[in-house]
Amino acid sequence: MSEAAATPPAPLDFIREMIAADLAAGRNGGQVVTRFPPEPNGYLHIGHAKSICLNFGLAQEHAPNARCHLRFDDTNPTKEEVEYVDSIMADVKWLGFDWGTHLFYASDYFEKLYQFAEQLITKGLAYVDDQTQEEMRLNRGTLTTPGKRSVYADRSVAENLDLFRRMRKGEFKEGEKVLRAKIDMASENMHLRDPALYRILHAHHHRTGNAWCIYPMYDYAHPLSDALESITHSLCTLEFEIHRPLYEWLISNVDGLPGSPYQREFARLNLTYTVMSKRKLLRLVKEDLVNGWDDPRMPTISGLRRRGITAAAIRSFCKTIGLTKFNSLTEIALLEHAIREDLNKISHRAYGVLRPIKVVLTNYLEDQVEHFEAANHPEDPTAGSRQVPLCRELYIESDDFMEFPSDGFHRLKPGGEVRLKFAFCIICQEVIKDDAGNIVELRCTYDDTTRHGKKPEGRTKPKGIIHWVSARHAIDAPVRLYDRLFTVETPDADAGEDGDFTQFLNVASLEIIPNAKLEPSLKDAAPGTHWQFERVAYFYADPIDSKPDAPVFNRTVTLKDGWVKK
RNA sequence: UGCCUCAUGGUGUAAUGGUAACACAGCAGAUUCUGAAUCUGUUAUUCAAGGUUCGAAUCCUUGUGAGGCAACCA
Repeated sequence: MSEAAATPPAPLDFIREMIAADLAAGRNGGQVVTRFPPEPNGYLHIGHAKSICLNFGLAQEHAPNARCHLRFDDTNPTKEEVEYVDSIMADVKWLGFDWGTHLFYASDYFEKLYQFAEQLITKGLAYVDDQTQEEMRLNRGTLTTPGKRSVYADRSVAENLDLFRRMRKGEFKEGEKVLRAKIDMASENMHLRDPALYRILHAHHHRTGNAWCIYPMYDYAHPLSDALESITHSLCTLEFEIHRPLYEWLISNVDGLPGSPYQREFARLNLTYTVMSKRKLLRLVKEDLVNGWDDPRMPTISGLRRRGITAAAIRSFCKTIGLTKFNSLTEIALLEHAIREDLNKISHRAYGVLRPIKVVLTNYLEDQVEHFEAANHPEDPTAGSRQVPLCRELYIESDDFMEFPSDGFHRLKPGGEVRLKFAFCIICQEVIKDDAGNIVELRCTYDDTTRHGKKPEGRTKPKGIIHWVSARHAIDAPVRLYDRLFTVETPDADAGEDGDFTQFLNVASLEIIPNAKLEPSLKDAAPGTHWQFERVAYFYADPIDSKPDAPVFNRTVTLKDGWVKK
């Protein structure tokens, strides 16, 4: 029996169900065409990853009769920059998706969009309005009262055409005139109260330069761009739900469109202990509250990547969270699970001691050095092994020793015994302190009969197994310990309307250990490689700050810690 | 104050009128040269009230709660 027959098909989310129904009904000639349409005004974050996995995922699932376009929604030149275009393309690729030849820009359609606007004017469905922004706002009415149509709404087609052409020519100042759709000033949907289609912006555009001084609004450009690309399913987040009637109005009132897409909305991703809006992320960067867009604490794709989170983990996470219209708040633990699951498979193990205590093996020869074989991966023999040196003086993790152990602590304690993993067992004979009472050294004896996992003769085998690093051979390396950026689950909500979310910034979100003691093999850790420091956490050799023979490590995520102090 | 959308364990989702299930988190145990991983077990769920029906998480009504909407932003 084939595997496909044995496993029940994964349940479809409401979007995939809709698409399946379209396909079953023979719509769109059996094609599925989606698009990921970011505005290049910031860096992509994990919320975008959800949309990317959906749109590009759909294209993969329905291959070969499907594709996903990458389209830059660059209709507001005052906010957009090439830097963002470049980073977005890099991030989508890194996530493992490929738009092939289907790279587009809304700005590529400016001429066509302009012609469609003239068409709407000719049909009497659009007019040039001279009202000020303030007048327009006043005449729009409120949520409970209808609006009043502009006194300019009755201009003739010829006059509108003339005015619109002169808008394009640059005869007017910004704000002087605007092109509006003529729909319904009394609509319960504010977006249908004669929405603006074009505004005057004497601004330089990152792609069209100074060719244009009128720019289409999102609500106008988006549906028509979708149609021009023969998009079949235009998927966006819930806040655009209210825009849908306008989307449909444009699609049905403009003639000569090659496609007739429809829009559906899903809930955006919210994650605990972070913020997701571009505006807030921009603020963190601009005010130097983090170290740039790719700060490993940021929820940006570039930040996650630099933290050491893999594309596979992000894709798996996006699969787990599903797709609904429910405005949810996902626990960061779900992401961490996906990260650990992937990193556990791919990371080689090594020893790193973050907060060292010196251990002296009093019965070990002063000059002696020996090497112990250590497996690179406990569940993957093909990962091979390495030789880890050991000498009389070692470092162990300060957490692994307790002078006055609490119940259930089975690491090293005075008079107690632990195993040095892959080496032998040691017993703590003496605790040396300085004048201030700080522990400076542990004097231990080792048991030569306990090599290679053998249990001590005539005794029960110690429960504690700890990692260690030879003092003489250890390398020093900077290690950055990252933690959640905020101290509360919902910094935006807790700050409230007028509050400042930055008050909840976690001051301990970054701790730098300048000189962690690492096993010597880690000296060769290539930038951009993933490691598990056994019993500590997953780390990533920073691809930017690491130098040859001088790696710098970022903590990606800690290991789960099943030991609860009693 | 009007309209639109949504509501299933602590969290995220499934069940498409017919036994409320899965993952994460939690807890307990087994196992372990990582207190990890793995394996086993386990706690805990249909917003409320009515109605339709042999039967409702699902359909209807009302209520409650949450989110969205009045840029020449996207």
